[in-house]
Amino acid sequence: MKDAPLRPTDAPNERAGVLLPLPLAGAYDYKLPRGVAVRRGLVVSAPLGSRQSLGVVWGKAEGAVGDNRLKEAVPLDGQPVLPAGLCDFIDWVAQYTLTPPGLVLAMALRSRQAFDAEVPRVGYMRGNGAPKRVTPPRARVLAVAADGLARQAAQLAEEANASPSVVRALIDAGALCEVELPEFPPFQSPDPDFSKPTLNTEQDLAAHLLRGGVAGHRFAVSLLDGVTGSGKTETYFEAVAEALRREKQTLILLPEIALTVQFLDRFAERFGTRPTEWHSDLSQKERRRTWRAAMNGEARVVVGARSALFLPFKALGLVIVDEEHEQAYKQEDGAIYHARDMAVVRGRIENCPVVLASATPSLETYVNATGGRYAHLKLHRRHGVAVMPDVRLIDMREARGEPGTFLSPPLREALAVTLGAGEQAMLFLNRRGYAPLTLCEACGHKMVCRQCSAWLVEHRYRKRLVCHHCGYETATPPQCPQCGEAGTLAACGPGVERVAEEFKSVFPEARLAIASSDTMHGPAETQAAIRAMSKREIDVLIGTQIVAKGHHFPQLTLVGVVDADLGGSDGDLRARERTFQLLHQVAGRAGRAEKPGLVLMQTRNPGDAVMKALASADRDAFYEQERKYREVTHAPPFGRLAAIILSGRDDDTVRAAGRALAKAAPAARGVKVWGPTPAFYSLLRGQTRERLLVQAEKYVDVQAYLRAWLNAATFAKSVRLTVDVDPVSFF
DNA sequence: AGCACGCCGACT
DNA sequence: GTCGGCGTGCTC
Repeated sequence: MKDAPLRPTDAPNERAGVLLPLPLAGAYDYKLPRGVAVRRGLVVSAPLGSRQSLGVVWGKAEGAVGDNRLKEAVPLDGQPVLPAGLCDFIDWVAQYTLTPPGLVLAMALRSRQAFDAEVPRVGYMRGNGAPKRVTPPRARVLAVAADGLARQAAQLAEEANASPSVVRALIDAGALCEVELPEFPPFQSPDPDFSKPTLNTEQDLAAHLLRGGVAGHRFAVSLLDGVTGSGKTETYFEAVAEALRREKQTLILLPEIALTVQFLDRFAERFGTRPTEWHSDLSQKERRRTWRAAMNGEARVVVGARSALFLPFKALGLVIVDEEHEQAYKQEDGAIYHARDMAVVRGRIENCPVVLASATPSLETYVNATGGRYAHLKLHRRHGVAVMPDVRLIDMREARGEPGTFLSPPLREALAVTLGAGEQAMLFLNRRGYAPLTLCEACGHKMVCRQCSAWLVEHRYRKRLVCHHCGYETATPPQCPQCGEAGTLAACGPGVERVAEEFKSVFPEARLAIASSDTMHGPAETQAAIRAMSKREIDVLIGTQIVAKGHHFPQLTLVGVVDADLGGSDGDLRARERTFQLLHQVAGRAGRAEKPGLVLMQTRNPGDAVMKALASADRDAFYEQERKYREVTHAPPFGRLAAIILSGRDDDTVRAAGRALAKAAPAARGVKVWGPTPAFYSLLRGQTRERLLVQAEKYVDVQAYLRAWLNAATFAKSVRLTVDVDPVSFF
């Protein structure tokens, strides 16, 4: 016997805790309509103040609010429900990063109108009617429409170089008629067997293990550890193929910069169609479509930047984090999280394998892989005949040229030889602009940003001083603003522009391009420079880190690193690791084809472990040394860190808040609190910043400690507090 | 995040 | 005298 369907009056209103996509401490209580049961993930429209907000039923009501104040939250049409895995993931991220759960939910609901009804796209084509008068603009519109194709009104106006009102008038006159434009074509399903690659034995073994992991559908993490050019992508594509065969979805995370057409095309060559993309510059429509396709399973493989982690996958079966060591995975504003670490968490929650790929893994991942927590899949062999380049150090304490020059005699000599042989060279310096510091030789005044405490970087081509932190810029003044002397401002240190100038003075006949984010306006120009280099239209490429990765230049045989020590001495825990990774990557540009490559690194510390490891091509020597160092200092991953940043407009208030917070820090075993100290850039965008650092032993529950502490502490509410668990940057 | 309420400057 | 600037606070 079956119960009669509930009549509305039979059921009581259930009370639910509803999470709103706002930075609130927790869920708000609402009543649900009669007959609607509390179901975690149910998407509702909830009245909030004077408006309606999207919300998600998170659990039972907390009961802190009286019945009389309870409003009713109504499920959206079709009663959409967020996948359980996503809800659990949101909770996990919120608790780990000490971010309000609503803020994390907001990241998952990035496509604000994800649930709005599809607005049909209407277009117009030539109709039967005729306008009373045919003015010249009207004639142009009709001429465009003469081909019988349907276009949107705005597009029609644009193509005919007429105003939208002209189009409007023609529609009213019946000269154009409305038709419904087809929706987006459905997402193509990638074909796992479209074009199978030939793998070498190493790749084949790794692919076999990864496929097995996908087939087993169990959480496990693998490090796919292969030198540049060893075919990591092809190898993990085999795991993607397996997920496709098993009707599971795959998420491939890439650093934003690596999300290129080349990658999508490479995917298409293997699978017959491009994957579904997710990144910051999708249109609203594309966002909504992709978000829904993730939720209904139509999007089989999503390739995206870190925010793709928060998509509502219906049946996630594989997560891949390519270039897992990239710092770009760390989200630094809003909710602060590390996408690589959270990818591992998502995999655990979804109970699916996670693959981390890199040629220079993060130390954390290296330790996990060599310690047996992660499977360690190594690819040693470079494609074809290419061998690793010969890396040599130039000791700048001995080999310096004249003052004010930055290319040492040995580097100049090598450049001359390379260019003489008709081969290409690259000069690398991770510093934009002409000079990082402008100093008055008369009074010692340094040109600094008024909003930040950073030096203003001279950009000589544009005749401007620029703050690389807040974007402030000003014309380079003719005299010192401090002492008023004219002609005393001197450029100190090199930027790429200055190196290019010096290079030109030595090799006036060489063809040269500068590649930095200032000289390249967008990816198109960068591509153009890269193409010019590939086609040998230029002899030397001088660039910042945008030239460091991913490009194959067969004729490039010499790489000069202008300042290998850059960024090595700022007290940052990860500075050595980053320097190593970057320089290793730069070195990998040389000698990618038959011709062997030479890499010359100018350094003042040739005895440093980073330099020695690079010169001896012994990568693991560096990692082992770094592991020991971290181990004895109880630094991550052998200990835990969390940073607290206080910021505000008034520096006295911020400093007072810092002292109050430090005083309120509870004593606990295995926990040390450092600070407050002014943050590295103590002034950023006009805000004073103070930092405290929590250093804890591995066994400490840092989140619990922080929660207890921050709940107890009181300070001025005009001061903003940000917690950065597992900080990677120390600015 | 919105949207209110609330106290100080230039204008119909 | 008001209109309006955005600082602070609240939303079940």
